[in-house]
Amino acid sequence: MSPSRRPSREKRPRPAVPEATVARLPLYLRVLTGLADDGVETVSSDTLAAAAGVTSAKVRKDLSHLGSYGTRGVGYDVDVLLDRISARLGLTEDRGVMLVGVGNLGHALARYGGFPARGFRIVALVDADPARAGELVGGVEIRPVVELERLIEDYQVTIGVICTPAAAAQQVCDRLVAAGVTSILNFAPVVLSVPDGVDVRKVDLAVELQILSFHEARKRPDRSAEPRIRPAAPGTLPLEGAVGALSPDGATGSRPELRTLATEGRTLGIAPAERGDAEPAPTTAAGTEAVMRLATGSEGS
Amino acid sequence: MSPSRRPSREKRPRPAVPEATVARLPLYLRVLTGLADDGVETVSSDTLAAAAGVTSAKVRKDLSHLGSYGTRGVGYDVDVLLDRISARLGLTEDRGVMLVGVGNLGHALARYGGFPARGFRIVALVDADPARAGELVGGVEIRPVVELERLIEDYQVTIGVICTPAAAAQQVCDRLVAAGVTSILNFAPVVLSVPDGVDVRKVDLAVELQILSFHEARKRPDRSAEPRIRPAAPGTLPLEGAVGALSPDGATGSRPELRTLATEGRTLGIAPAERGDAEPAPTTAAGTEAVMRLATGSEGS
DNA sequence: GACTGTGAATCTCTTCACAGCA
DNA sequence: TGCTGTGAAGAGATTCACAGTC
Repeated sequence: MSPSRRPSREKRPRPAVPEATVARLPLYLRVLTGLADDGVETVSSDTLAAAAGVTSAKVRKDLSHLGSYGTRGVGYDVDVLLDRISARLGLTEDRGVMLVGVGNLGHALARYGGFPARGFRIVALVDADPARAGELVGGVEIRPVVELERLIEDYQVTIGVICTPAAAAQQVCDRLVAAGVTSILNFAPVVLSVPDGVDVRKVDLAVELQILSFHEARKRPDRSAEPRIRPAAPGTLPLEGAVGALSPDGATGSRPELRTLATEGRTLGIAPAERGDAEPAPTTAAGTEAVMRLATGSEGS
Repeated sequence: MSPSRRPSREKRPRPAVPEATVARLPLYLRVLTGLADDGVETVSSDTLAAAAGVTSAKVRKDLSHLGSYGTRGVGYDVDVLLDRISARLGLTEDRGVMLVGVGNLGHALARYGGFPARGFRIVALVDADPARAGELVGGVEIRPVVELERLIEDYQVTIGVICTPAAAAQQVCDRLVAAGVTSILNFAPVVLSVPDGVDVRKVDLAVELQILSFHEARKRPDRSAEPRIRPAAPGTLPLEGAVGALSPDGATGSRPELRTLATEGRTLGIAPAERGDAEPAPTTAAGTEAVMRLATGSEGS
């Protein structure tokens, strides 16, 4: 078969919304929902742009991909846009989501109350630890992993969220896919391999922090090199080098004129979580070798 | 100094690593760490690419931005790359991170044991609910929000993670910035406005799901409209095209030939999660109202 | 006058393909 | 021969700027 990946087949029946636009639609949707709640009936691309933190040109171009739903000289009808965007995102029929791995993070996600309102419902929770079966989290009962296939079938799940330790992720992914899931949100620190037709999005908090760190490094060349001006410190800061008094000028960072709506870094990311209690140092801590060591969970299936 | 932001102004002192590359460096870092652990000493761009789920051309171009650390005909020295990438990401000096809003998500993040290994340490936890002060999470004590400024000063925090409800996010952000934080990871569903020089990255799980939903919608036009053809077949996949049931062997799902390494949706990711005990419920659960409400933190001041 | 929709210019990222070196 | 490093081509995404419509 044609090995083409995402862009589906080999034809392009629809105008095809650019990926970059797709990534912003949820943002507009959120803003529009807020506006609708406030009773606002129309918005201009400028207003919407400001609220979403993007440029108005982007908003207009993005929306034009959905069709011409605006009125020149006036703006866009909030309800119409909400409708069109929701439709395009496929949120009209709420999709069932299965979450695998109810650890720290999985637990937090399962309890996140914002999903239903955003069009999703976690209909099934699965965990490898049989002892947890029966436990209720966010109103949904945790089921043993053996029931994974049956649950997907029963609830017609098409989206799976993997919150398992890295070691179990690929295996879980395989089962999800084999059972019919075609979209996966992966929180495990591994690159999942999936057959064509299956979409995977990855979220990694540590990566987000590292990207921020990169920019930090540019802003403050190297604090550890400078002499630390730290007198006696209260807390138990286990910090080693660090410290380089930054200009405490800071002042009140509330000056609209001075700020720019934070341009979305790139996309998402979200969270990780690790075992239960005091997480001991990573196993092979021995090595004095620097920086990394993926503290991927433990546990297999 | 010139307040130029990211794309710098009119000068370009450094070769400047492209943003897209910066976003992938953490990914390479993770793979390399794994290789180093396995005792591997050199990698070719092909191998690294496969493990990271990107193309080899990308790997080469990305790495070339860090300098020429490879050897033609041989490959790259794993340790050298680890060193160079860590340095470029500013991970050599571990940065203190403050997390604000210890609700569901914040709790999960605070307990995530993978950060230290990735170069970060949560040195301070702050929550608006004074009743929680003193509580230990992941080995760090929760402090009342009034101490935010002092803690940032004491621990020389430069990166802040916001896990508060949407309503409190901007306020918290302002305080973080005023106190000297220059990088923020925002989990609240709002667009934060910050002054120039401050970087913000946003993470929104619902958005990730919505993006997946968009692709789902393309794959399966509209289930609710069609009559469900659900017989009762076990391994039946309701998929239209694609996905030839992979061996449900579940074994070590590793069949490169049949799969494609999941192309990163956009950013990267990581994040495992493991068990943990029951978490306290977020305080303000009340509102049934619409769309947002980051169920994370517990109330904003 | 206000604001959308969109071609064209620009910029960024990716992919190609190959010269050059071990 | 094997693999890096990179110029050049190609693909996307963003920005510009303005014609078109209410």
